[in-house]
Amino acid sequence: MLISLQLDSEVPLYEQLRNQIVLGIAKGQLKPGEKLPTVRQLAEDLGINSMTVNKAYALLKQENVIRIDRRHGAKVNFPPYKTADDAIAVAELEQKLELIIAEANLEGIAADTFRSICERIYSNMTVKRV
Amino acid sequence: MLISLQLDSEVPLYEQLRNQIVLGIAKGQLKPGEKLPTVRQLAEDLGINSMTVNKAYALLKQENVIRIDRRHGAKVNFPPYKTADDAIAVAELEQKLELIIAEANLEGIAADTFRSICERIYSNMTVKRV
Amino acid sequence: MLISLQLDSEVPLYEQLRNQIVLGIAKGQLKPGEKLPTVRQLAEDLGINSMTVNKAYALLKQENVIRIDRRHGAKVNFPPYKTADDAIAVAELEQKLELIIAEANLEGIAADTFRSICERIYSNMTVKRV
Amino acid sequence: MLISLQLDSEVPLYEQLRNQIVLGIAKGQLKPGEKLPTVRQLAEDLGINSMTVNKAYALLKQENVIRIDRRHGAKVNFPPYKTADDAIAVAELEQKLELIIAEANLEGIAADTFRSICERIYSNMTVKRV
DNA sequence: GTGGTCTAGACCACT
DNA sequence: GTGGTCTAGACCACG
Repeated sequence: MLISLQLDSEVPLYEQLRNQIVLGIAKGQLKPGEKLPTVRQLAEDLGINSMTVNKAYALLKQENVIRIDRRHGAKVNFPPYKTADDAIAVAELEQKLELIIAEANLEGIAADTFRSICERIYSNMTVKRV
Repeated sequence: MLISLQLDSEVPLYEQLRNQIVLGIAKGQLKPGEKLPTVRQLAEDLGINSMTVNKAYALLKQENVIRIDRRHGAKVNFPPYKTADDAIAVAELEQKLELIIAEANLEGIAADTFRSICERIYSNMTVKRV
Repeated sequence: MLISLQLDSEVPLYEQLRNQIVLGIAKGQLKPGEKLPTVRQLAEDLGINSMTVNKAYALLKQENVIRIDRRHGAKVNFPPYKTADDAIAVAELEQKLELIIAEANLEGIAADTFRSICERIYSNMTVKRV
Repeated sequence: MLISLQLDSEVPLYEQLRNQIVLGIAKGQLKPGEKLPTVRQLAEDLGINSMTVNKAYALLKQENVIRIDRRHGAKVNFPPYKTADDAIAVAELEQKLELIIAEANLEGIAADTFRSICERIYSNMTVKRV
């Protein structure tokens, strides 16, 4: 799986890394149960500090996306990664979407364009929940 | 129009303010051509520093959402607020959506739930582009 | 409020710091709404690195014990600091207590001694829930 | 007696193992004088490194919970496993309890709930010291 | 060799 | 001046 970081982005490196791993899992490039690179290895590959990778892993662990086994390093957990409350997860999703749709709308992107983008994205996700 | 800020949020105040104004326009609570409060007034109403409001207005101006007339204060522009290139806008949208859909997917939110949330949001937007 | 860290303890510094703050709140030495020292200030006072204090604060923030306001630094939240599920909190408490009671038992500490210790501790807590 | 280890726990394996044995004794599943499995046997049963079991046994031996006889393997000692000083044991217990009670308190767990949990645990301990 | 912790010093965004 | 982020390099506990 390919990971590319933008060093000049406003998004912190550890968050970019977390996002790419989440995307990788959703797209099937990282399979549940699969072993992630070690902190040091990944840090070296990406040319960043190991504490930064550490922070990304700690975040993913807290989100229940990966588990850290003292013996074998980090492994991908099996979804779904339930949050405390489903209703809360949906509410947060709705809030994020509301802003994104508002922006898309004001930029002149048609609702149908938006819908087809969503469908295209869904068709690339391996963990489908119709 | 009601604006509420979360002082302990990770989202910067000026960005929260910008987001709420964008949402207000998309939902029709702020009409194109309408005058916005002065920087000083809004800062006082919200109990925040006027520099923060200034920063939000500057951001909105740069995004072509409002125009600032020295004599008449800030006014809402008429959408669509075209970005430099439509393709870029769509690509950015797609990237944001990809992450959000990946997260929703891994949290166990079904695609149909996602779609219905989108439709509900669209039905509350006044500037519709079917 | 007095904070003392043991540099040679097995408990990480950031966790010791977190524990002392939690204790301080429960004992009423830190009141809800009260402002905590800045990260740098506390780090200097304790003679430790500011990242360590940062980590303690981040942990407390995640546990909903404090909130971090970009303008005024960290403040103590109002208890109770609900966890996701009350039943889970009780189960975790029970597991911790089981081990402690087992150890006390095997060390020859009588149940009544244990009970009176508990009562003495409770009498020093300001946030009482009889 | 059943021993289950969490490989992804933050508690070291050897400490989990030690805790479970202590619990087993307090609950009467392991009787004083009873023979423990050999290091090698237990390691194989649990699927972990024998060094880990060794470390747990060494810890228990140091705590005077078990004795290790080269001919007969490890055996459970008869409680109480006196520490150097009773006052020290009580002081340590008090410190642990103080933090746990503070946390329970701030989580909104009532003192009576706490007390009844303690009583329930005590009723499951075979080595009672009223 | 693994992750976890800590340090000293730096830069940045926000207010 | 605040917290947040990142680096380079170090030590430790665990297995």
